[in-house]
Amino acid sequence: MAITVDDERLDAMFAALADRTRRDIVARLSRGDATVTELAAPYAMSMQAVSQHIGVLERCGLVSRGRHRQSRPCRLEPEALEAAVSWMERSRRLWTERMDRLETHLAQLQDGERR
Amino acid sequence: MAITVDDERLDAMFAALADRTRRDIVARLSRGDATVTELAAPYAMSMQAVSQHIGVLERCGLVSRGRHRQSRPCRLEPEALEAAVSWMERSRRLWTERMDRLETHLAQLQDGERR
DNA sequence: CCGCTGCTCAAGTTGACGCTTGATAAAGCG
DNA sequence: CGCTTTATCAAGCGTCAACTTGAGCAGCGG
Repeated sequence: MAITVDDERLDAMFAALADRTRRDIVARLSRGDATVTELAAPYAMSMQAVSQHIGVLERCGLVSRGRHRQSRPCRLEPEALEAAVSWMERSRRLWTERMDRLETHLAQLQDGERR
Repeated sequence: MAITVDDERLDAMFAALADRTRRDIVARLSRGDATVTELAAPYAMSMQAVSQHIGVLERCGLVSRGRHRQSRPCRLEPEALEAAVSWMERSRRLWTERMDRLETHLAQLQDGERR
């Protein structure tokens, strides 16, 4: 089933975004590509740790790493966010549709009473 | 700083949605309110576990629990999704804006060459 | 009042995660 | 060729999250 695959993708995506260091990395990459050392600079943690964070983002498809001389430039892949966004909007849509149906139903009931 | 508060909220939100059981619960609640026992029925785990999952969803503002007789009806609070959705769309917007600037820049360069 | 249902609380286990340090690789530079 | 830079791999450690079981509590029904 495609549903299960999607589930795994969403698991990885949301889990990746559940860490503020990784969200910060994504935010900074949305401003432009950067190397691991550049990305690691602001944080009070080792470059290895940052590299691991980037690995998580890469595994869920949010970031891709290239090669240029000794450095590995990181680039954001924003289409990957679609999966997560569309999941959320589906839930929201279903809920509002349900509320709309409920409203029209109540309106009909009131109509019936009035007659 | 408001940024930090938002960060905590996003931490909780994304972490909550990183579990497929919880996403499933959200999806089912988007179709209509339900009690804990009803929500727990489809899963091969104890009701306590499901109650804990609902607790996670409640703590990040996605779900609210009321009281009716012995049961605790759960309701989705879809506005809470806004925080997460808008974070994602901000990243995506920044990235596409950057790409647009890059394109126009390249176009200008080509213009210069052509003359 | 007693027992049942619906649910939460508390404690314990197990596995995963975030980060560390140390070792390794690969590409420039003296 | 050694030395530095840039980055990954690997092992270990502490913490947290997802379950479990067992107990406790509030409403309802005999």
